[in-house]
Amino acid sequence: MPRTEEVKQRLRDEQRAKILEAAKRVFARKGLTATMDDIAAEAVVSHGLAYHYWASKEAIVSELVTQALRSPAADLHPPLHTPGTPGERLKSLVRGFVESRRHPEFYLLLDQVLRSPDAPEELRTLVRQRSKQMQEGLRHLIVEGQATGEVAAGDPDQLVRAIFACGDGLLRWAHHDPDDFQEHFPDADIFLRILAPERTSIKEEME
Amino acid sequence: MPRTEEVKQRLRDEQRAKILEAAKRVFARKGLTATMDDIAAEAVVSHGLAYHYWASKEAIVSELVTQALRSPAADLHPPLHTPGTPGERLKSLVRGFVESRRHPEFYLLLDQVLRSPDAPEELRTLVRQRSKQMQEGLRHLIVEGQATGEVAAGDPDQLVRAIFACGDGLLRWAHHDPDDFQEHFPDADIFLRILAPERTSIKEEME
Amino acid sequence: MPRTEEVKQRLRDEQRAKILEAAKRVFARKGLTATMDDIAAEAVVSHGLAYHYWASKEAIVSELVTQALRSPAADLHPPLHTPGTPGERLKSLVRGFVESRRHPEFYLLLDQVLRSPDAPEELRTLVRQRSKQMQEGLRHLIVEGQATGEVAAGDPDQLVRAIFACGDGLLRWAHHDPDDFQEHFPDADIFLRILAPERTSIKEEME
Amino acid sequence: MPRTEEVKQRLRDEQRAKILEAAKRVFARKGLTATMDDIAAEAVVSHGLAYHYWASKEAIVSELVTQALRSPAADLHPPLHTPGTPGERLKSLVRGFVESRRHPEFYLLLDQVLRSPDAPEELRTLVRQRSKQMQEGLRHLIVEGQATGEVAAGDPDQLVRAIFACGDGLLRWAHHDPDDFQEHFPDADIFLRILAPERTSIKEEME
DNA sequence: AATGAATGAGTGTTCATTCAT
DNA sequence: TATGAATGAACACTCATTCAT
Repeated sequence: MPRTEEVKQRLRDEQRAKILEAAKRVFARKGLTATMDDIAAEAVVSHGLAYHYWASKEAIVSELVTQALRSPAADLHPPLHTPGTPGERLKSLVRGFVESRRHPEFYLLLDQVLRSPDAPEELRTLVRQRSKQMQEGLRHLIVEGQATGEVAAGDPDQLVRAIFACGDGLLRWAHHDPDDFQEHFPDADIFLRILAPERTSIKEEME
Repeated sequence: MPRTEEVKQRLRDEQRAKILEAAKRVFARKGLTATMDDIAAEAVVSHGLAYHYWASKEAIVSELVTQALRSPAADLHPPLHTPGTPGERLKSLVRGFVESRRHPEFYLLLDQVLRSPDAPEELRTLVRQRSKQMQEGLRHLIVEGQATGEVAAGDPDQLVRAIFACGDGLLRWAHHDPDDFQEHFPDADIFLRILAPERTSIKEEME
Repeated sequence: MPRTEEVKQRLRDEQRAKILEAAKRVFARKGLTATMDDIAAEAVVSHGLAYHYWASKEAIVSELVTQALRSPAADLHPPLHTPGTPGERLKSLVRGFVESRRHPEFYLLLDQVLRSPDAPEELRTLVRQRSKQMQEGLRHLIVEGQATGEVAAGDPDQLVRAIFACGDGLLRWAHHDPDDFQEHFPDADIFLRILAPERTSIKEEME
Repeated sequence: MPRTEEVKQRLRDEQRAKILEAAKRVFARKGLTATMDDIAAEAVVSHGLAYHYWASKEAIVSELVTQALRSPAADLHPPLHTPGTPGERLKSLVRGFVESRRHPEFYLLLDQVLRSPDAPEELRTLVRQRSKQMQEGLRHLIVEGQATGEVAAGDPDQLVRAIFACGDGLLRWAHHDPDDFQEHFPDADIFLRILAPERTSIKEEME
């Protein structure tokens, strides 16, 4: 009866996942100070069960952070190592970001970890590093884009920060007021204007 | 010599202000869950003293929110009722915002009140209303700007949200990593490109 | 074997009862200002456990008051709706009271709730009403007794108050100095003399 | 200018007395857990001033207890060493007691000290001793009265306790509900029936 | 003499965590 | 596996007490 084992394992995994998803939602909603009881209530289990799967609340956060850092939204490869001009790759990066507004929970979690001075330093470092990496990836793309003329001239560091800040704000607002943002979420194009080079007039072009 | 009374009153006011400022910083750093001991430690007083000046932690938050809503950064009059074209007024509004990055604490406080499901509903309503007002003011300006051609065409609601989100993200980042953002804070111009109409070429203009 | 559930429930009820009894004793001894730690120590549990069973200290007081008002000592039916002459019923009422000296805790609790200006108004009202009811019941009995000549003539309100005050004092003393009062607790007869009509002499009777 | 000193001293004494009276009222109303601020508010002074006159809250309680033990209501001499039959002296003792209902604060204070396990042991002992003395004085009177036939036969200890309990209850009720008890306070006669010997009929007397 | 700013121990309550079942 | 009873550290708030003015 090796099936039994498999079934058990599957049930086990499902429970873990259920609690983890509940934790993700609750943290997004209430911040890292959400209680174990909040999580258990959201998952409709007893808080004791969470301790069956994880050693502590911090361990749950840690696993969620790890998941978040592995999720496609936090993945640098596509935009960086995809064929196409820098401008095209920036476009698809921003579009991906705009799309991730449908599941902002991971983003909010990383944000909370980064900004809670009381979060475990190890996790904060992890998130900080990833954030830095993404900034650098974006910066690289921008510099390339400036070379091809697809991106506005100017301090690339400022452009990176502008893009990041804008994305940050959008995801947070999208989570906080989903109805409002469902309707009026800015198109990726609006967003991309931050990077848009000035449309040179024919006259200027000719000079 | 009624000076004595005056001096006492001044000392009193200074202490109040000292604690209030400490609370502002601590809330910005740790969120509304910062403890009274956090605040007291930041102000280098005992927590008991805070209760000499305020009835509760909530009263401190409340006073800070009231201050924040009165602060120039949250004031709609200048941008809305100033002479100049809509585009010029938008520019000065955004510049004011960019400038307020030097004191992002108030902004963060309002943000936290708005996003903490446990914050007193009365305060949340207050902040929500103000936020709505600002969005509407900005929307008005944008619609006007679209009429004069100073602002890009498109759904004004999306533009409002893009601007707000961007500002939100920038202030939060500026607070979280002041050194980084001191150096590379995006110019207002970058920011304003979100609203920028496409520079029409002479040729198009002529058509 | 659904026994397990039953056993658990029983243990749970026992713990609740244990803490409740401890609270009753401690309140009787120290007043309503007795601390949660006092209660927990008396019950030999942690204070946290009390919060597992009740939402607050007030909830414990409230449950105790409810119990007290349901207890036989606070029940008016027997004396009021029992067969017998008013004098006989008064006698049994007073005897019941004298008997309740063995468990004066409930009485003391009600007394404390009634006299603590800080006790929850809802409870105070409840106790006050019951107190009034008992006075009225007793008054009724006294008036009846005066009609039959079993009770001394005079203002029935004064008699009621005299009886109540006497009972109040006796229970409080019995609780405070149990040894002393075990030995010398006044017989119901002594008590009842307050109501006793003067034994008319034969001579007077003849007149 | 020795007048100045005198005036100062008088003012000083008045302040002391004012605070002390305030404390007496507040303790009677709220119990020994009344705060220094309660007292100061009742006396319309700052709490700091109380510390100018006494070293601690306990010192105030202590002085009040001392006063109470010196007050005529707590004085045994008149009833014990006055001319008259025991019955007459008992009557005047009870009448004095009934009269003291107009100022029950002292009585309540002594009661509270006696019953608060946290009150300073020294004070409790003092009050306990006095209470014992009064019981013994009363007992003596009762035994004498039994000898003269002015007091009912029976265990004198029970009679003492009945009288004390009754007085205790009456003073407490008189303080708690002054309006009610102003009107319906039992006459001393009712009270004294506890001690009343059965009116023997002439016939019995003759036997 | 008088005030009230300032402190810190103590109280009601919450919550992460452990553990027996 | 799953529950929830049980614990104790931490937090908001109170209050006796000290002390500078």
